[in-house]
Amino acid sequence: MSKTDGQISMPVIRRLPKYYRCLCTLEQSGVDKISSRKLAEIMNITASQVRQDLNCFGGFGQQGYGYFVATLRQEIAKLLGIDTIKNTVIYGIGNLGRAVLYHFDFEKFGFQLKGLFDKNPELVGTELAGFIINDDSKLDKFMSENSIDAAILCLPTTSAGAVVEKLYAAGIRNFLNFSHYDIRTNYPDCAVEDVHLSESLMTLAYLMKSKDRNN
Amino acid sequence: MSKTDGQISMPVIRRLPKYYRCLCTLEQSGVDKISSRKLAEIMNITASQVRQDLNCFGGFGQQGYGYFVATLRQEIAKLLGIDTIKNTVIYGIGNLGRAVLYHFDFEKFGFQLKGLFDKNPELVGTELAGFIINDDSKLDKFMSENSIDAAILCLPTTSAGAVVEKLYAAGIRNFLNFSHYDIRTNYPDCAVEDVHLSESLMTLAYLMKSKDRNN
DNA sequence: TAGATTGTTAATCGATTAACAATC
DNA sequence: TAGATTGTTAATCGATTAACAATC
Repeated sequence: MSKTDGQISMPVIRRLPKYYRCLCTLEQSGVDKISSRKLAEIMNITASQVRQDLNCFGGFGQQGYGYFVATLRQEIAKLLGIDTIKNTVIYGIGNLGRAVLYHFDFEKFGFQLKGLFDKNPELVGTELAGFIINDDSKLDKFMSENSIDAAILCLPTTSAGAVVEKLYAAGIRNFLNFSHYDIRTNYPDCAVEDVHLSESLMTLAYLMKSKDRNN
Repeated sequence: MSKTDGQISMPVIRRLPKYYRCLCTLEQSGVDKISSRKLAEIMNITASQVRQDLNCFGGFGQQGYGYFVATLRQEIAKLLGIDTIKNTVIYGIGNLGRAVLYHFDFEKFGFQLKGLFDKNPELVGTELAGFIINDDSKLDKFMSENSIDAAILCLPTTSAGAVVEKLYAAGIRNFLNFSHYDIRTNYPDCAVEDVHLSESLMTLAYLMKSKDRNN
């Protein structure tokens, strides 16, 4: 389906979720076709960029007409891979892990939560959101029995290294990483998406400062 | 102090927190000087980029020697504005708000938490982490009395619009935004840092898929 | 002084935007 | 057919990298 299976650039990849979200909203509002011009306007980007981005993957539009919202939304879902099921565990059930557990729309993006892990003995064995919290002793057995695809790491940086080592040994190669532990450098064959909340705080601090200076 | 007060590009701004974090680690390990070459190696970027980035703001290095770790760390802290106090509230005390409350190192980056807000009557009046949860009726008075600088929005997108309107009216111009409500478009004079966790999930899905395809 | 490494200018690379022929 | 809008190529813009003179 895709024009080039050649590498898609990160800027393009990072815009795909934005297209997806926008198209979901449009579809829900009952819009059934849209031009690159209008889509671009909504998303605050250029129409050229919309067409350029979409054509990395194939011609989804109708010349002289535009794009079918529902079709395009589905195509992008396929491109993103959010239409297939990815069995997932959360490792680290502190406040962050709990927020992730309750706040994330896992299923909406194909992530199926299969289990919770923590090494705090006070948590292990207790139930949360229908899951019994496991400890490391269950790791290997659990991962293979449930064919786990991805782990969400809600850990402090200090303990992340040891945990990743175990998860990697148990076959996990895909991580959503909230810690500052650098998975990619140590395990180059993993898919890693980092979420660095502290960097967001620092960036906000910078933006506040520079805005104030300009006024 | 800065060479040009001209606009610093977003890529550079987003690297500043990474430099800061790296320098903190180095300082804690007792390293007192570092060359652009070594710093670049640790951060997986080029030495050229390190020097180019730092020189957006001024000459922090010693020719023929390198950079003093402690000094550079402090300079970047100043650039980021994390060395000054920013009075902050959290609006939305669900799971996400709680995770933010307990998980974030606010003080480390100069954000001083001053209060919690929510409109759920069951939460309002209860105490959390030493703060009584307020409702909107206290908003105006609270914001001016405590000279609040920034709000962290831990809300669903549907309720974010109305809340931002109230916060804006109460004088708030700086937001860390976990919702998909587009603050910037509606209030262009605000400093906004968006954290879109659902986009991280989708990006991970894409990376998993494209990795698998290449193997 | 010689060696090292910065600050800075120039060259390259990649991403965004503009333009337009193809076509519905 | 005429009008609209895509797909795609070419032009522009900006960011990264390389090179080197300045200097500690």
